[in-house]
Amino acid sequence: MPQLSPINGKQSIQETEQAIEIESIDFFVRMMSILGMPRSVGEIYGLLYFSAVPLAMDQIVSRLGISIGSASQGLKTLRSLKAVRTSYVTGDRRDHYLAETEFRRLFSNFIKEEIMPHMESAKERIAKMEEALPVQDEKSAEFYEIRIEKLKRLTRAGGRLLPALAGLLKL
Amino acid sequence: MPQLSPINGKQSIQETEQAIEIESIDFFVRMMSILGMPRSVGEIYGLLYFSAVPLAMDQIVSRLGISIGSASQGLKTLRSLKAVRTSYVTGDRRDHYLAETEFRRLFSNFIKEEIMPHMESAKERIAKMEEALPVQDEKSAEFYEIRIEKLKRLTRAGGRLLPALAGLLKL
DNA sequence: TGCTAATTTCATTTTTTTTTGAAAAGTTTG
DNA sequence: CAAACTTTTCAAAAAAAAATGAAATTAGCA
Repeated sequence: MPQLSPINGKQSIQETEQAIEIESIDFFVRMMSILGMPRSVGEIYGLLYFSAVPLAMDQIVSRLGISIGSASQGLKTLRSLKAVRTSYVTGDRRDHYLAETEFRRLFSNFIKEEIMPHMESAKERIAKMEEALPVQDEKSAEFYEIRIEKLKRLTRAGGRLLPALAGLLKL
Repeated sequence: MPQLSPINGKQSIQETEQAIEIESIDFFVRMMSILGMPRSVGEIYGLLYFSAVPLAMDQIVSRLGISIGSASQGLKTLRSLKAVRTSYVTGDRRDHYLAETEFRRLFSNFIKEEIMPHMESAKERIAKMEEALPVQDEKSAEFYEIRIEKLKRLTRAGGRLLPALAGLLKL
């Protein structure tokens, strides 16, 4: 559970802002973890998603109670996914971060950066399997051929389908 | 790297069978790990994928050099994904396992079992966020509304798209 | 039914991943 | 250009995930 810095009295605007932040952080921590991203990455994105103003790294650090190192690494990851971008704040030399909220683009980026490289190397490894194919009696050769063919179809279909996916995501 | 039991002489049928097994295990270990599955699950599926005959658990254990416990848990996972099925071998009381090789069905199962539950709980959490929405000045209310709306669209689109995905996978 | 082999379960150990914290590197500005 | 601030890097610690191994359970057979 995320733990944000405490605030004074009763039902205040700050409190409800805090409440939605907590929900958002929780939400994105889970979402990101489905995609295999560490907790801190989800926390940072969750915080930024409902922030009306861009936040500097040390603000993120103190709101989330994570280390500077985690924040730096998490932001690096988010930048590489183009899930956050920096925005200038005049009179402040720190970088300020803003969540990118167009999920279609984020999704498309994720597929291109994180999934497609695996598809490529999969193709190479299937080629290696073919080289290693046992040459023996006809019937057993056929068995192996069929299995290999299925793998080839899978990677072919994946290679076409995955990049097209973002286009289907009518948000 | 998977390590299979060694076999005698030079370039033999057993050797090439072993070679393709190693490639297959390696391949599926990586594929499965993209899907967040533990190594052992990939190893087992990889071994079964190129096995012409159904294998009993202790055969899997000795070929892969993993523990009985791992094999049991891995097979449980694979069964729940319907990625393997048991087949009867007469005169042998052990369960024998066969890889399910229709990737379209496997994929569809994976989405239904592993992804959709998250989508459902995401919807619930978004509802909770709406309750927690800060009620304040118009402009800031609009900001929050827009962010919430984007999340709703995302889960709606995901809920429709993901189950339809397997259908698009023309293998 | 009782015996034995096969499988599952689960506390413990091992491995892997993530976070931390502090030092190094890089930036800005007076 | 140097002092102060910001960010990155990375070895070590902490946390999380997976594998092990042995006890418990289940199922097949005589």
